[in-house]
Amino acid sequence: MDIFTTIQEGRAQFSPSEQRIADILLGDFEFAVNASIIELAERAEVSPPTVTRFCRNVGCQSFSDFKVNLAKTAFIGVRYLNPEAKSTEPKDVAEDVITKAQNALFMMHRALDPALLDKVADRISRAEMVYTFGSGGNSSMIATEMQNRLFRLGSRVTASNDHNMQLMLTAAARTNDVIVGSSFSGRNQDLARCFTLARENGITTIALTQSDSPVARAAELVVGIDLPEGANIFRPTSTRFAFLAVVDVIASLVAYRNRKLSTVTLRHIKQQLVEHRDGDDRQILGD
Amino acid sequence: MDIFTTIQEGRAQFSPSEQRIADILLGDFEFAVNASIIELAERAEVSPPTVTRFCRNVGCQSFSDFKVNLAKTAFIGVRYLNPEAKSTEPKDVAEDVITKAQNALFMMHRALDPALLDKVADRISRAEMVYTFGSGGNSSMIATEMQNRLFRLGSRVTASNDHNMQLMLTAAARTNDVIVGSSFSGRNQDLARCFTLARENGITTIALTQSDSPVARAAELVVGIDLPEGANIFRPTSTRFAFLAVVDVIASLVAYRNRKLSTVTLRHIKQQLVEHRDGDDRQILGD
DNA sequence: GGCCCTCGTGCAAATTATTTTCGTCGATGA
DNA sequence: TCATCGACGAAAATAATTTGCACGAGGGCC
Repeated sequence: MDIFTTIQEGRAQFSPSEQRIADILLGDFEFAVNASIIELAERAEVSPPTVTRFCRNVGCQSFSDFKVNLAKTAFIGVRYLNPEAKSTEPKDVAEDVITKAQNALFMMHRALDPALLDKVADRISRAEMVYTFGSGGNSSMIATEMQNRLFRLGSRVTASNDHNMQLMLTAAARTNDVIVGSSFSGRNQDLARCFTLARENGITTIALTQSDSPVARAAELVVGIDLPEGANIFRPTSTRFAFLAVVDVIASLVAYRNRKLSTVTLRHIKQQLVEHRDGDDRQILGD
Repeated sequence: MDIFTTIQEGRAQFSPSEQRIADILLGDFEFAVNASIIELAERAEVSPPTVTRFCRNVGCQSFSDFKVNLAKTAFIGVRYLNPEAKSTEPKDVAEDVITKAQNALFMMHRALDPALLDKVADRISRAEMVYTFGSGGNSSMIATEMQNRLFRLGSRVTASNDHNMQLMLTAAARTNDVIVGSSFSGRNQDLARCFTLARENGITTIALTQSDSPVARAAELVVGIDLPEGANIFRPTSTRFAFLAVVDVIASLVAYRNRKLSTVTLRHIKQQLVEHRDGDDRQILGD
């Protein structure tokens, strides 16, 4: 667990003095990592010993250990405190996009449930056929990526972005098949319908979506991805990075489960690419 | 510039003692952020003042300032020193995927040229028609995403993953059109051919690819994305995250340049989605 | 060749920061 | 009302960091 989360979640059980310290840490992070214990104590209107005790309370050995921990986490985790980029200059826009993407990955990681992923990977690795569904641009990308990751591991898989097609595919699916559906909003009613139908037929359904949404409620296994979106309508959603990373994690776990099949399949693909391209076998699988 | 890079690149001009310090920092980062100045000095076989002077040299105010800076950077930038995940457990795999993705974003950001992006965005924003090309799975995603980002800003744009089609589209393109092509390996000869043809016809060509590759050489404007790939064949390439972020940056810059058109177009899209979906206008544009 | 300057370095002292100790205060409950 | 407990700060003790100074090696100039 990172220290930032520890402070956020533990805030309620701190003493009044410690809460004042916590508020400064959460509110003015830049100050906190650069301040000495005395400066921090003064600003929180407490004594230095109280700060030391606070550091011990949140699991650090000393104040400097605490500061290092804070700085480590913060590079990523804190940026959502500075909501928008400073300008529309390329430099600032780039920084904003990258920071938000890193932050989305960070937050997603924090909320991820490894046991669930294990289960998801298990079902996919044992599926006779995998269907990946997603529409609307963002989820289309995720569905396609899921196919792109899985076919090279030897899975039988097809992606679809088309609601009608998804419904037909679902109706045609059989017991040992698996449907993986993505919905950023969780409001894709057509996808929810597919999930409902599939479950009636005893087919495994896996959703990558917002927790506690219609799509989530319709699926059997739900990988919840709940991230705050920035207010800037001109910026693409950084949540895509989190979804993409989840796809990667799941695909990696499937690869390890079907290690032999994956290895053989990957080798076959690589062989064809090297022969057809330029013989450089260090290049990636698939341009 | 981050401190890690400063040390890496400045290493040659350090004095012998300072080089010893630098080597410890680069080699055993965990030790470095947790050590006191005395411990670090002992290990480098120098005196504490030398360490302080070193910190000043690399642009920090004091040793503690230096440690904070190091810790900030390191959470991201150092992971490529620990090449692979510890195990195939979901927890470790997830951490590995996320860290590598964050790292890819970090490294890409470091190498990004804002002036070039400005130029790229300018050309795209003024294009009468934009063609986005990419094949082979990864670049297909990038080409599709580029379309997906641009159309909602009012750009006229089409994506193609099909080599034959790309060639035909290129041949049919006119002077004020722009072709954006993605190639992770830089070895996509068909894409290079399109670029060459387009340049002969005076059409702007923009490549997202490895610097100094056949594709890069064929294009007019090259956004170079050069990242080391991990050795683990079971893991999807983390470079995708970097490419995707570049798409986002470019799209954002285009949005700001065509602010009026973007706003109107986005509003029209949102209106349709809200009416057709569930009236919740806080959800993202496109699921 | 010798002289002087510069740079890198360590030592020791001075300064500064952090931690520990100990005692007070106020709340709680018998 | 008084004992007890936890939170807290003052001051002392300790530890870490920085500064000032001096020494020695290497290089250029006379």
